Amino acid sequence: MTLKAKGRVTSAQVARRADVSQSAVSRTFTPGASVAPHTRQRVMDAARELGYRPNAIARSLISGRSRMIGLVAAYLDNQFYPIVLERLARALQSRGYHTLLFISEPGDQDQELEKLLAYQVDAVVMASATLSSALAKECLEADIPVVLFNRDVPDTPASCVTSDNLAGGRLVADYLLNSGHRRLAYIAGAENSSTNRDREAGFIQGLEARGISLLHRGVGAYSHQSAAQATLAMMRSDTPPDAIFVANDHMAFAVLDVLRGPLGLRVPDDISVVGFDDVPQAAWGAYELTTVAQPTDQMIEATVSMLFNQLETGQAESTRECLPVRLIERSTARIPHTDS
Amino acid sequence: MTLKAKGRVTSAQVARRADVSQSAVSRTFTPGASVAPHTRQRVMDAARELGYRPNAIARSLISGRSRMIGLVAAYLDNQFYPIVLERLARALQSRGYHTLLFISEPGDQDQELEKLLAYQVDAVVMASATLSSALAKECLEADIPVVLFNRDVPDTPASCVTSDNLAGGRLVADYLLNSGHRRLAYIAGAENSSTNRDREAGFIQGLEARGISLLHRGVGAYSHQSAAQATLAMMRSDTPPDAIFVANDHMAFAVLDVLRGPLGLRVPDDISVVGFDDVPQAAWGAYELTTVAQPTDQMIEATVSMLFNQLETGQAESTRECLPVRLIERSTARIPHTDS
DNA sequence: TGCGTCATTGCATACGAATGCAAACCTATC
DNA sequence: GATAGGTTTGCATTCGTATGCAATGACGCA
Repeated sequence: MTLKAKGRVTSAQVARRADVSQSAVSRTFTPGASVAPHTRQRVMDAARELGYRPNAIARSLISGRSRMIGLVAAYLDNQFYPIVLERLARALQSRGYHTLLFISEPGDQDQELEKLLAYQVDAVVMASATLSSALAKECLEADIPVVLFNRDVPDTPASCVTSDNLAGGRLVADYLLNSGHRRLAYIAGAENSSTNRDREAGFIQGLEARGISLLHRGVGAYSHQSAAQATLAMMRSDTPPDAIFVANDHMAFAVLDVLRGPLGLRVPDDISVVGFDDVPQAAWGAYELTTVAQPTDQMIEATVSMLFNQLETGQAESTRECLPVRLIERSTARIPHTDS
Repeated sequence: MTLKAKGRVTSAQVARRADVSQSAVSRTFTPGASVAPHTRQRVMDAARELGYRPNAIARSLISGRSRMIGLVAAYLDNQFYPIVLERLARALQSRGYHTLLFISEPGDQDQELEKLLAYQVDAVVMASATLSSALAKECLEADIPVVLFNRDVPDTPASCVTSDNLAGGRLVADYLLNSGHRRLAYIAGAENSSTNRDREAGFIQGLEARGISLLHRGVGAYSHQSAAQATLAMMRSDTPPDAIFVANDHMAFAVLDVLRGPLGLRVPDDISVVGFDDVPQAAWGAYELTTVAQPTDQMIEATVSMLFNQLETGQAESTRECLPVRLIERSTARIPHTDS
């Protein structure tokens, strides 16, 4: 029955056809508004016949809420983020919100992020890049909640959701020491990231608590290729390590490839490798990567509930949540000997 | 210098402060509008002092263009899509457009997609799910260009960008036959997808052209796990294949894992495997997957230029583009013997 | 019958910016 | 100094919907 819908169909047109006022149409599509069943039905019919659909843009303008969440991301080649992206978007969708995506370019962080605010997003989730504290402040001044996902910036007024990277690092240190390794290496992620900072600090702390110091440190900057190069460099040194803790799984795969391929080593017989994140591939047969699992679902849940709390109360008060991690034993690291 | 910006700052406030009309403010932020340098400067100063930022929502309402592109996706665990997503979003961003993300749920495809139109997106890209032809028609009636990315639906009025999946399938058939395989198997993706349809058809055609028929057919539905099960099933049959063509890389990894792990086979000595897509992981050491490469960048470029053509001309005429693929020889398939 | 109560409804306005139109201004030229 | 040409500028209106307010109607109770 859809009549020709030339251009847009407005609530006024529907009103005319249903012989009611534009207000009645608006109220019909506003949950909880006062409309008589009879009227509602007439409006619904007219709407269907004309192919009417409320204009979310106009609605946003007047209500002051766009029901859009700005999501800033990068590194989509690291499996961790696409999965977060998908689940987060899904969670938002199920609550009537939608995701406006911003890929943060290396250079003009703020430049591009300004547009975020122009679009009147109701909140911002920073899923990988860090935003300048200037911009964070700007968001909060505009009463836009900001959640840093998987980033913990100490002096920021934004909220943070992270897993316990520090504890994760310690866990790995203990695990590797317990299984008899003594020549430990670390391959770092991006130097300016809080994840790297904490994972590394935890690892070092764990080692020092047992009187061991780090033998090698390479920098992979969360890139596959750089991690491979860093691995090659340290393995060709005079004192190659007997275990490598890699700041994330994405790089750990590169490390394993280099160890097994060009270097012809057996893992974990010749050398152990432990990653961080527990992305799906870590469980795949080719890698079977021993790694520290982040509680992805809980992190997303925390993010969403934080967001909606702030949206509903109107309070943009900063919260931080740090969720527990656990070590997943697979087969790239020697298993500690237990007494039992 | 930013003064307290309680709530939103509007162009009217800036106008008052700069002692000009609201129109002047608007024109200052409209590229190409007529404003005297002197006035522009005053406005810019006032804007900076107040922390003014044009409201994209209001702008969309009056201009009728939201500068948002609706992107519908799913399967973000298959590497192919996150990469497309990132590059596409980046390409759009660089042209002043932004990406509104929709994760298509299995059940209520149209239900959710209705919202796409409510948000007044200027165009729609379907990156994985197929939309009902009813909805496609609805979009085009509303003059919203629709591009099906990596999907080719024959009877749809939407535009399509694909790679030559048919030729890709044939390529694989020839390659495997040339290297002496005769017991060929195929592991299908989602049965209702055009990619699977064409890759399979091409493969079968290629075999039949040489008088060979398919020995086994399993269905992986583009899922890691299902592909693994399908592989196990066919390998345990009385007549295991000597080569498997897998409908995409994501499943091919599962196939390789099963063959090498539980089944203890050597690839390609005992059996060959060929994938499709050439995602980054295919090149990684642990897999070294022989596969058919889709020209991702070209596909994205085609999508974007198609989109903007239609946006600029206002014509929503349906185009289709089918880009060439090529076989990437790595080490999971025996290399054909050449005479040279 | 009359009055109070409550649910519906329409009117008018607001949201924030863009733009056609005409007024105002400036500059140059004769 | 007057006029023509062009550039700036402001006024008023517009986009499509939500909502406060007042008016209308319906209903029940005394």
